Amino acid sequence: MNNPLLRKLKNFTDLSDEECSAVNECCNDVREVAAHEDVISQGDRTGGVKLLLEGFACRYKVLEDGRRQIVAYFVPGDLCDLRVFILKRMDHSIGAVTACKVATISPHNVLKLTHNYPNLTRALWWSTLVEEAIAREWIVNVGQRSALERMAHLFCELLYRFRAVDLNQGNSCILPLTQVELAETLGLSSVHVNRTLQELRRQKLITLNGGTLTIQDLDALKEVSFFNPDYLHLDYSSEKPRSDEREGN
Amino acid sequence: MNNPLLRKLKNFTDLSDEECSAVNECCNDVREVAAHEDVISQGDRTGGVKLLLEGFACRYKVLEDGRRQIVAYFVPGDLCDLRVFILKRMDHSIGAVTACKVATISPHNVLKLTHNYPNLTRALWWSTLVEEAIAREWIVNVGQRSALERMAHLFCELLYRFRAVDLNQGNSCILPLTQVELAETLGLSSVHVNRTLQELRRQKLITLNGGTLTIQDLDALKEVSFFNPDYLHLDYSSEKPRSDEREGN
DNA sequence: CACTTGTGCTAACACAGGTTGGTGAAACCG
DNA sequence: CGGTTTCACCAACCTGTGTTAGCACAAGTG
Repeated sequence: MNNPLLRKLKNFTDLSDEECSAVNECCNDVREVAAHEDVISQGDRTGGVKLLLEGFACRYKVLEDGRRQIVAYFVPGDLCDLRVFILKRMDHSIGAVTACKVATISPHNVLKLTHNYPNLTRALWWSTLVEEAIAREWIVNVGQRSALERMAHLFCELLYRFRAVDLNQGNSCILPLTQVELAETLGLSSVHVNRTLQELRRQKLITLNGGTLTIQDLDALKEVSFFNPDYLHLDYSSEKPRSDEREGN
Repeated sequence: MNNPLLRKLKNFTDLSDEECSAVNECCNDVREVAAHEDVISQGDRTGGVKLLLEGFACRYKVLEDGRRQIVAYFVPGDLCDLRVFILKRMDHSIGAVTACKVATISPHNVLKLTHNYPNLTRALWWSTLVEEAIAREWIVNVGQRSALERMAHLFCELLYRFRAVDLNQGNSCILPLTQVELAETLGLSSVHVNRTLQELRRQKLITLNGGTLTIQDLDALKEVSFFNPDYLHLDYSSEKPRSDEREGN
């Protein structure tokens, strides 16, 4: 299965062959976006839903005085707002961090999919709920955690998300971000990102070079960052009602 | 019209009498929640959708070491995750800041509404998209803005949101938060919240006492906080295609 | 009634993280 | 090829915000 969206959705539920091919048929309108170009820009009129097939992208907002905050990352399989076409204009931008392959699913096709396949629809809603949970966790991250905790938490999250679409290599994954971009993600200065990265390396928690992140000690990294993966709602079997809960209320 | 949800949705589209009464019929299961009690707690199994009818509530996460971050506020008319019942368990809590009246809309009724009323459904999607946009803006807030800017931005947002459900009095609205809660919202210490509040008062931008916030100079407050209300997607007429854009592309 | 608790508020001090202004190596480019 | 840009990295210094430790007042509460 090549479609990373399908790989992701299988973390929530099993999909029938028919559902899979229905999704694949909607992903034919593929466009390449060069690194550092916008997929969609703030103020643009909304159109179809974008699905990231390959590459690494981000959602960001720019303040009037130039400060930029990255508010989300997209890994392959991530959709950019299933229902965004309800709004008239984008209130933020989506930019390609590396070169990307992006499929556009027309509003018509979104409605067709959600109309015909209730099980698939639930899986798509699940993915949007997870995106919202990630945004909330990012608020916690910048609001409460120290620089080191923040960065460690981000790295844990990214590893889990790459794992969910089979794009990790053990405890390694790509991380094609400059220190400036990390700074714009974590609400830090790039200088302090550099200091913090070195501290993580010094503590033998991670290595990072050539755009590859390796987590040397995942348990320790989770511990220092208070990382609890529940918010990613990935392991669906563990969320099924346990036998002792099936009866009653 | 007593239902604040309907008042809110009218910011997006006009609703028929039939749609309004369909919504009202789903809001009969009303419960009172005392101040400082949880409406839903982290780890709870998800149930129906909660609709805040009266009061002031918040969404929050608590770290293992006790640090708490408020990640969203609910004003009357706000829904707590239209589709949350797709997930098995809550990854965060929703707490009543003041005493609240909360209606519970069963999953069955949500599906009934969205199945029978496409126009209403679009309005409900709009409200969830706005909630997501608010979460993104909060990330920008804690990530990029200084303490003063953050607080000013929050106050602007709250005034706009209260306005949208006709619960403002001119440039005043309720703000039943302690300085500790403001701190947990803005990612600051309560001491610094106090300093910052005084600075805002000193600059004659706001007054705040007895749980009432009055914005003395809204334009100035918007300016210092780089507040741009576009992300609230409130004024739907302004988002309609302008005449010069109706043709072509 | 004394006692406790919660809240707003303040002062003194500490420090995490920001700012400025660099260097050197690699990649890109005309 | 030299010139430019980008990036990781570093040192010195500065400051916004956190921490600690209070006080005063109001609202419970037994």
